[in-house]
Amino acid sequence: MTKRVTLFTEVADELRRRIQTGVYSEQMKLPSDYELADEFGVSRLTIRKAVDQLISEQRLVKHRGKGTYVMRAPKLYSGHYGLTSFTEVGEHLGKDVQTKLLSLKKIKTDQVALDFGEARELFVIQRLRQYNQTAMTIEELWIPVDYLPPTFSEEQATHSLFQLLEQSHVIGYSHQEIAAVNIEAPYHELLNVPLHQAGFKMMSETYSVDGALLLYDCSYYRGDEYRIKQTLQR
Amino acid sequence: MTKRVTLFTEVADELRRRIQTGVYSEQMKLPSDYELADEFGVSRLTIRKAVDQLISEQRLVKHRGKGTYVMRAPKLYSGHYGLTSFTEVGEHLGKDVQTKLLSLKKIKTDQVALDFGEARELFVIQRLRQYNQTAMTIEELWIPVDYLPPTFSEEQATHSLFQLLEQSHVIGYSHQEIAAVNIEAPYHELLNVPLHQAGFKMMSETYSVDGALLLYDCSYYRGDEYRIKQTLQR
DNA sequence: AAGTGGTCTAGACCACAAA
DNA sequence: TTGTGGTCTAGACCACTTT
Repeated sequence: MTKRVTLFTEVADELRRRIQTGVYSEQMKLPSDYELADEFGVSRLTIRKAVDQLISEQRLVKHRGKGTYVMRAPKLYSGHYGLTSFTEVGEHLGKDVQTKLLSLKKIKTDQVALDFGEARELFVIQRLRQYNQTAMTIEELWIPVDYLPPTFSEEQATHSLFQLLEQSHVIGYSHQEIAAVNIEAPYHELLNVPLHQAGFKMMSETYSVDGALLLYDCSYYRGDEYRIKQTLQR
Repeated sequence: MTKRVTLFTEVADELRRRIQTGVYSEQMKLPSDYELADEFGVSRLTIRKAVDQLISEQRLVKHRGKGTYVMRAPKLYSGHYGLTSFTEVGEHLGKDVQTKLLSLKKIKTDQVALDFGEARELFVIQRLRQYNQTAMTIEELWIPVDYLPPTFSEEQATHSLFQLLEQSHVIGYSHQEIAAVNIEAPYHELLNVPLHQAGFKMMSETYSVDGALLLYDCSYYRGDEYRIKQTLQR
């Protein structure tokens, strides 16, 4: 019992803490692998895994022969407090997020061009998501009826479908494609934006590890509220 | 001499070849770490690094206790043969790519809000990039005069500034922020698109490993020619 | 020459999944 | 119970960067 954490996670947590509290400040060079391994009393590989983790979190950078450095934060400030990236949209499940069901129907899988395998019937769920009373996105989701609990209801259709899915399936990966589009009728009214205003159209397919298509999602995001942020290395 | 490759890279190359030739087909389960280590005559850690590499390339997925699987390719087909993502824009340096210099001037660093450190003067380069005679993007770049060779000319301003930069600096990382915007005057004329058509606006800051700001980039991409594609795992 | 990250091994034990 | 991925060690040698 007690906590179920790995050694390298604990090391990573401590390094992250040092970065946040300024023990290791921006642009500063960290002690070497060897020194850290010594200090923490773990093997060098464990240090390297912890550092790799912080690199994937975009807090550190390293370069052969030079050392490991604390990454500088982006200086770009979009005036709005918009969401950071589509990957993080799911994290804003706070109390100010509302979901309104626009439509819920069943269709046969042979009516769509997507390969849902054995599944015969799909739910097609259209819903509007709001944040602080402001319409943010319109989502349209396709999901096999059998992948949701038999008790699935309209009420549940306003909550996280990912969580429902995960009760019976292990989610492996999602392919996403994002386009810049003009928001036209009838979407502009639902999103409460001027006709033709620019927005993001995101299409994604979610698969289980062994490649079964679990969910298809086609959504529109207000361009004035969302930004995509990412960091590229090397 | 001869090739300068690592063991795990060679293993990764062979695994990639097997995936491409169908020895390991889509959705198929690979042999276990142990079996592969045995077959290749290397340690298990080396196999794991090779597999990690292919996972980061989005060719494999794995799950504890279950196994490693070949990832399914995305089924989304944007009708156009547009560029895959901003990360790959630089790879299309084929013969059909043209760059036209729109303007080139020098300014003092104290005229901008960006922290270029010691640098006093910046080049501001505005250029238009075309692919197959079609205008694709408008770029505006800020870069310290000292970071480019003293021989820097207008002719060179139409080629890869990254390559020029790399002659004297090691590039560490770039922060990017992407917005969906309406293309307005005068950009719509340069890009040859209707007024108000949706497009991407991308702002990026490129840093060296030790956190010196090397380059700032603000670009507009035609929404009808570009898509952002990405794959999320777990 | 010294410092620091990159690769590699051989073997051990743990944790989750499926038979 | 068996298979398979996840973590961890201790030590060795290589390659790039800086002194």
